[in-house]
Amino acid sequence: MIRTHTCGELRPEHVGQTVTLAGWVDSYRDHGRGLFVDLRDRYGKTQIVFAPDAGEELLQQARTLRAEFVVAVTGSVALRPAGTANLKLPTGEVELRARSLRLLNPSLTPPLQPGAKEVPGEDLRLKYRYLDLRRPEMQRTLMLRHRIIKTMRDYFDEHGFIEIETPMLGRSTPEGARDYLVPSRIHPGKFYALPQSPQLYKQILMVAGYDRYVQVARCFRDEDLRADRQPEFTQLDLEMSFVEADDVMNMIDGLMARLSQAILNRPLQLPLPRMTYDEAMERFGHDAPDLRFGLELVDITDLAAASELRVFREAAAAGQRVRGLNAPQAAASYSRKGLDELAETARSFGAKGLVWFRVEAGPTLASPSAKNLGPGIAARLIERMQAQPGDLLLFVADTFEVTCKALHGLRKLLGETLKLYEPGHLHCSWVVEFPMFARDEETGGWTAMHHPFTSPRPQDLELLASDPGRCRAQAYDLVINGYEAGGGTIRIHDSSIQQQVFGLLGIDAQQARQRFGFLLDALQYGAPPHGGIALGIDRVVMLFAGLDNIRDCIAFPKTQRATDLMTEAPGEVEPRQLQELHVRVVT
RNA sequence: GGGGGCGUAGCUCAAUUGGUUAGAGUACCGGACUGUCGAUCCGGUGGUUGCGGGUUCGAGUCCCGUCGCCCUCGCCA
Repeated sequence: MIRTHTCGELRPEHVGQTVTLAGWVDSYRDHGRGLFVDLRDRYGKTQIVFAPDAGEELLQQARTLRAEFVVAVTGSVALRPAGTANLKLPTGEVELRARSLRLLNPSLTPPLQPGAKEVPGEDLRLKYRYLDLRRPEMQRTLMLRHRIIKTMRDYFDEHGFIEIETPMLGRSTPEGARDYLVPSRIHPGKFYALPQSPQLYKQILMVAGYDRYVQVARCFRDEDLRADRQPEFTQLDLEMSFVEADDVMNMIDGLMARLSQAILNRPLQLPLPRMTYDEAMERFGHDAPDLRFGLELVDITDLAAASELRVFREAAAAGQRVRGLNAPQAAASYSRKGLDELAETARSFGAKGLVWFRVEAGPTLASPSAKNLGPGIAARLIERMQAQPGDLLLFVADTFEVTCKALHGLRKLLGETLKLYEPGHLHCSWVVEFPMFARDEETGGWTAMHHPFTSPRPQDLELLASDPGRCRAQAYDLVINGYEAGGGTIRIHDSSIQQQVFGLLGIDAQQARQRFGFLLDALQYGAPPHGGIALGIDRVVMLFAGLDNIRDCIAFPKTQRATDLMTEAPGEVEPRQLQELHVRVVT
């Protein structure tokens, strides 16, 4: 090794030792007769002193050092003179008195400085990712990511799981997200698809008797990106045989407690709270509610029907819903302009408008709509919303779906702007009993809410035939701070129920055979009852790191337009390559 | 596909209502300096204001188009 110690290692106990450090020049302070260099690696920073008595040759050499030069320095560890210790650095009590300096590699003037306080623009960071990844924040995050994944692997290993890799080159299935396709050279006109998840393979593994499977699996979905969505991402994927939904959730409860203890040094109370999908939609308007704060939705459709306010009365008469929320003591935070912006937010989620009231002393309601409510309604609204003077009441009148979207959007916005939660806090919970099916807006038929292999609840089996819309699934989502951190289901292991579900989804026997024949076959050779879950590792890391975007948790992420600014992928290829793949570009 | 934000020196940003030669900090170059740690002090280099067009006596600023990055709706079994 070129070095004897790392840059984060030296302490007073090393004083007197001759050591060699190697790393990057973080900063230098030239005082003329002597100079200081902070040397950095991923373990920390150590101050190097080139003292006036070190010899003119060494000083001259040291003076040529610039930011991000890579050097090895040999010298003796010394206690810093009294009063010059730097308490901000773990190594700040000591310094390395340089006796020799080896320039291992110089650097061009870097476009971004890893040691700088300012965070450069993200496009620059992505283009020069190797420099960005030198920043201590990024190194901390990637090391945290490593520790999270290590903790997960240890935990599942202790619980008898085995990690099995599944193919990246698979078969396209029309359900779900858009696939990334890979043309086959050997089979003209045929394509592999990169996995959206190892779903089918892990079910096959259960049939094969590997009753506890886990995998840190890369997944691909060719859909538009978001702050919490990348086209390729990593799942902690697992599947268990001979289990019910509770068993899977309990297993993950244990994992989350372990992570909370290991990563945040904080105990997590188990079991994690559970809420049904219906309750989540009713109370929060979303299937992944942020439970760090209240601001629950309240139904006032009955009061709206009795009121004289037109938007309320007409919505109620049309069978729609009128719901709202009470933002306690928020009236003063929103001027008329601020309220207009809230209304704009509501409209962006499809609402036609927003009815607001300020609660004033009395208590009474104040707003342009207040006088149109009609006799007695204001008082009943105040009571229903448990309103106090100073509160702000917001209402949306529309279909159930629109009130959900708009009020959830408002709730999220209010929670953030009114700072209703502590920044470092994590709140984990389960949302369970999702509907089996959702209406396809285009075709009017049913689509699978999760995937076509999801088992209905045993008590809902007959609803498959009589009222599929009311049929609930053995499905569970892990929710952290308003993010869907993971989701899973108990699968169908009975081929007649599977046929029935396919039927509802409009997949006939021939199509089913063509797409999933191998799974249907497998299910007929002694498939154990099984189920599992997948956690979004990138999101889990993001939440544990307290970050607000997934790119900062990934070493080499893609931009919103799915490009890599460093490698400039995707790129063009030689005509020869296309020819071999039997592919022609048409654009 | 839709809505919004941003783009000015290598970097982070400023520039009044459209008005003189586009500034500051930092980096970089040169000099000074005995202990600094965001070193300090003195001096200097550095600009196709993303790109293209338009309006105007005059555009970093207004308009149109375009490119890039970000947020978001749709989309994401």
